[in-house]
Amino acid sequence: MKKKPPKNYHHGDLRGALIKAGREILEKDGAAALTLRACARKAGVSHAAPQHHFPTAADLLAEIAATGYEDFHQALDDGAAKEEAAAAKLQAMGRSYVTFAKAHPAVYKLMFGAETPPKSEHLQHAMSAAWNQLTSAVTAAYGPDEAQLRAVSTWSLVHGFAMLAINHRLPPSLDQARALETITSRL
Amino acid sequence: MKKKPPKNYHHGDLRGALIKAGREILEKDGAAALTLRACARKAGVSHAAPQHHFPTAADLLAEIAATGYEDFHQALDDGAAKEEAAAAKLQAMGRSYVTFAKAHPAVYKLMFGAETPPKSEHLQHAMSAAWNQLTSAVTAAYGPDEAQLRAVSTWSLVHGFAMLAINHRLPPSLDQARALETITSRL
DNA sequence: ACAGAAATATTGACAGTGTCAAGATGGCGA
DNA sequence: TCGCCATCTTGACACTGTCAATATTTCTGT
Repeated sequence: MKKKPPKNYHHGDLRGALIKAGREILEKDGAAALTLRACARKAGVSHAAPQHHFPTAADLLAEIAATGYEDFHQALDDGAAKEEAAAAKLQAMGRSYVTFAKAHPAVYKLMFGAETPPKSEHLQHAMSAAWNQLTSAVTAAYGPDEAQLRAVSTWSLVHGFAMLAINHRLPPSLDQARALETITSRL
Repeated sequence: MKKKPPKNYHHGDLRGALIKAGREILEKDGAAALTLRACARKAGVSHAAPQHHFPTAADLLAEIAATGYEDFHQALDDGAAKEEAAAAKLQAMGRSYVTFAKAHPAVYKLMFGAETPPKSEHLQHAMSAAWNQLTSAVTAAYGPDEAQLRAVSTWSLVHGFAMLAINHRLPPSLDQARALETITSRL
């Protein structure tokens, strides 16, 4: 009977509440509003309470990003499940990828930005899970030959398009839906 | 006696000095250190002086990003100039693109992030210039047919790889130089 | 069962930030 | 020459993240 996860203390589950609050703030008001004190307010605790659960603000961001990766992973799986053939699965994943990024731009940017500590265990795990997911799909579609290089190309193409789109770096005249079709057809 | 900084109450070119200072801070200490007050200190003026040249902090960031686009444009031109054939020029641009992003990650992220006001005239111009540069190279290499869609694919691929690389989202086991070759060969 | 230990939360402080409002300064045209 | 006015300074305000000290609740050993 050593220690168990802090579940029944003062707040109950402040750690989880802070992550959830942060996620909601991020979705609703964007990255600029995502603040330690704002999370604390939303969770109904004092401004320094998070300190005991997240040594620094970046640690909370990392945890929020990790939950983003989990949703992301699920979205890609759901997309792939709609298709039968392996190549079609990969393309469907590409579409789901961009759809997710456009639906949750702030979370997506946090996930793929570098303002998060690379030490986070949870984040590291979520990242490599997403990576394995892609590599598996690539291998299923095209065989194990140079799978890593192919996976990097695939990821780069889709990630680049998603980033350019959500950061408004694509020409306004571009038909993004058609561009997405062109891109996924190249996977 | 040297306590007499030549009473430049009026700086002369504070606007330009602030942009330059910001660029240097960005290159040397990263985005987190890029602060209005830090730029003012580096330019030797008081903390509120920038107010008259940049209504808000984001306006200064936009101007710094615009200078980044200018260097970027030049780097791509220099890369392309080393090759003769149009297709080889395009691939050389791709290599220069990634090289620039890796050499100036903070500036690059600022250029392609969305934390900058889309109203900036200078920034808008620099962005569309870069876009035209790419579209021209694509057209020269593959003809005007669907040039825009092809340009978007090209940009997405290279931008995605650059972003993943500088944000440490690529597997450590990956040979990035080889991956870059694979990617440019797909342009 | 109960006191002490450990975990959790609060309060208050500090340095740093962007922005605003008022005043000081000095270049430049009438 | 004189006065305008863009420019710069000073000072303030409401924020932010982080730290230290204190208070409060839960856990644990006996």
